[in-house]
Amino acid sequence: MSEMREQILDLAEVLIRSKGYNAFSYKDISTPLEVKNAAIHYHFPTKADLGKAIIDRTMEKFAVEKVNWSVLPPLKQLEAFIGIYDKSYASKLACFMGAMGSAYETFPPKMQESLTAASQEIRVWLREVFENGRKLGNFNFKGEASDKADEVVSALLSSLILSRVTKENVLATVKRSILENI
Amino acid sequence: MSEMREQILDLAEVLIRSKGYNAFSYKDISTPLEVKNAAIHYHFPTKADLGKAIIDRTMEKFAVEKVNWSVLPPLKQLEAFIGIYDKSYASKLACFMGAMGSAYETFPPKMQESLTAASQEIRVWLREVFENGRKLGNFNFKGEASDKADEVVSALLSSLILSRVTKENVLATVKRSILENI
DNA sequence: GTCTATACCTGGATAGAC
DNA sequence: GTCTATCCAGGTATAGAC
Repeated sequence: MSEMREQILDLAEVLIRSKGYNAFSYKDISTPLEVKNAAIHYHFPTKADLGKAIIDRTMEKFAVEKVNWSVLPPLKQLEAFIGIYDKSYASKLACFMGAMGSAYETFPPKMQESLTAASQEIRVWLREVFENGRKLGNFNFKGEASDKADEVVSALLSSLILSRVTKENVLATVKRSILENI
Repeated sequence: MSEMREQILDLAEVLIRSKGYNAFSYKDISTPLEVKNAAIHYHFPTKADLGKAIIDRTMEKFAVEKVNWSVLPPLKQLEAFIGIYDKSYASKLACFMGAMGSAYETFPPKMQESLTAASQEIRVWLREVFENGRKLGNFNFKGEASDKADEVVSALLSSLILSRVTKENVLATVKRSILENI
């Protein structure tokens, strides 16, 4: 990975998670990096290449974190996962899946496939956290672990969007409700 | 309200809730209505005028529904609210707030103000439903009613986005988890 | 209220020089 | 690997005729 390539990805990720995939342009990346539009196209020929690279990089990072977290008890794993949203909130960004998912219908097939695979990976991991938490007697929620996992990841995802719209800290209220009712 | 104006709003709403605000154009509206681009500009001079009209119309409809639902017990009110998401799922659309909220940062001030006001109206209403539900002994969730209300509305909002991305019925799993843990 | 025509701009993308 | 130059498509918006 070249330095430039990483810088482009860093900037693109911020742009996607603030304005959305369909509201940023190559110029938004090239100007701050003080290069020309064409230089970005050298690294990522099409916008879809750039979008897919963002998805793939995010999942590579998540794979590493999963391993790091695997030694923790379920509640700590959940808290570590929630930490992703804390960081997003602090930097005033939407989460990766919220920003990407809401533009899903406008993506070319390759990006859609990558994002669908990513969403399933996250879902499966979180479902296992909830299954283990219940098995170990740490969690007392009712119903299926997979249902509860879907509810929690959904609530966290939107809480960042709603925090921006309402201008209040909806992430904080959602977190409280999740942890009170686990 | 002229017939044409309503047809434009109907189409624009579908477009926003499928592709997103920044991924549709006046042409996407004028072509199916078999008029020219300029005819849409007559009714809504700028795209922001159109966007704001969509927000305002949605809130007018919600105000009517609130009144209709006001005679129902809290659980039925919650179920009626969830019915909005059932309808969205059936028509393969994101919900209004999910589609609009994820593009919030790209909106001009007037649209942002309208959307912020809309989000607070929905939040306040749902908080009251949860407060009443607990007061009447119908709901047994832990923690603050306002926290639980935020969690539920957040979970519902994203469940539609995640349903598209995962290609599974995440709305169904989220609904089960909400109603099991109420 | 809708049309034609058009103006202006931005965005994505490529060719070929350095 | 980045540049200049350029192309084309599309999107927003307006003027003026009907």
